[in-house]
Amino acid sequence: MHVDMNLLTALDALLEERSVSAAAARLHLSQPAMSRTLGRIRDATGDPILVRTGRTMTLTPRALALRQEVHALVQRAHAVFAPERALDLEKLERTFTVRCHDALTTALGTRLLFAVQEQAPHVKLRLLAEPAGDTDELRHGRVDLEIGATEPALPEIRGESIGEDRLVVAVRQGHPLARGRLTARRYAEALHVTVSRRGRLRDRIDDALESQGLRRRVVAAAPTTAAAAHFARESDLVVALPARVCGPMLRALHLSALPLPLDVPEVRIVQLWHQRFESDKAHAWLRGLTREIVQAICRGEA
DNA sequence: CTGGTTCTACTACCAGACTC
DNA sequence: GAGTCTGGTAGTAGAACCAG
Repeated sequence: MHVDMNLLTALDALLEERSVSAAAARLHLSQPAMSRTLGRIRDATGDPILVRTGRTMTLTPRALALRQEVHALVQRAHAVFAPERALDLEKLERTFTVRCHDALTTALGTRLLFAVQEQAPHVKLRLLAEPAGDTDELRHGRVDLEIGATEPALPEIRGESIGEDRLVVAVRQGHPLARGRLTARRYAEALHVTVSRRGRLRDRIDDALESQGLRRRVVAAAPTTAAAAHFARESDLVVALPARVCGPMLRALHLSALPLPLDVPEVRIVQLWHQRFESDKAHAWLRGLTREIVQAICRGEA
């Protein structure tokens, strides 16, 4: 039996995109050409693979079962045709799009830029802010690396925990909370700002307070840690921020960092990338740099 | 509810490349 | 040169969305 490897590549794109049009765009084909290829895949497998459900397409059980295996086969085939070459950072010309939580952009941005410039002078970084809603930009290749607190949500997204940070209470200098021991009750009585790009007025601190029978008054949600920190500097508002990551910003704004009088788990810092970059040496080099820098920040070496 | 618009997939038909 | 395969354009159909 003749096996067309191009069908395997097309099947991989179709299974991942769950859309004939998107798979066509990925493989630089026209949509009808991909539709015909899907037809050939259907003939070859004897399964519809993608079935129409309204405006979108849904994978059949057979397609779901094949997904991982097909992807692994395509990756291995690409590895065969892409001969092993050493990564030459001196000559590497590439632009990486990195999406970061705003506090992380501030904390690691300068060190990352210097490290990249020193090791790979022709590499450029495009640093993006986190969007308000969930997007598939890693999947669609519009973002190469994402660093934040979000765990991978899709099977094709790889994730790596690169650090942990504890929350502290940021207040202006001379704030009443800074005098005497900060108890959970005194903390709860203050006026609070949360940091949420989605505008959430509630976070895990509220859960921790409620477990002690306490409630706090959140007056606003700030879109970024920088905005929240400015609110705290210019008022009696208090905001909980990751200590190490926000350390330089807190110092620059002359904010005091008080220990959070609650039992709240540390904030995990995670980097995410699409599995197609798994064996990309340049991407792995960038991941290594961000990992080193974030780990140094979390050890307090910043 | 209805008709127009938009999105998505499919089919028909044609052209170019390749094989025998 | 005929046959086959693949991909292109043009057009069609089904479903969802939206304004009135």
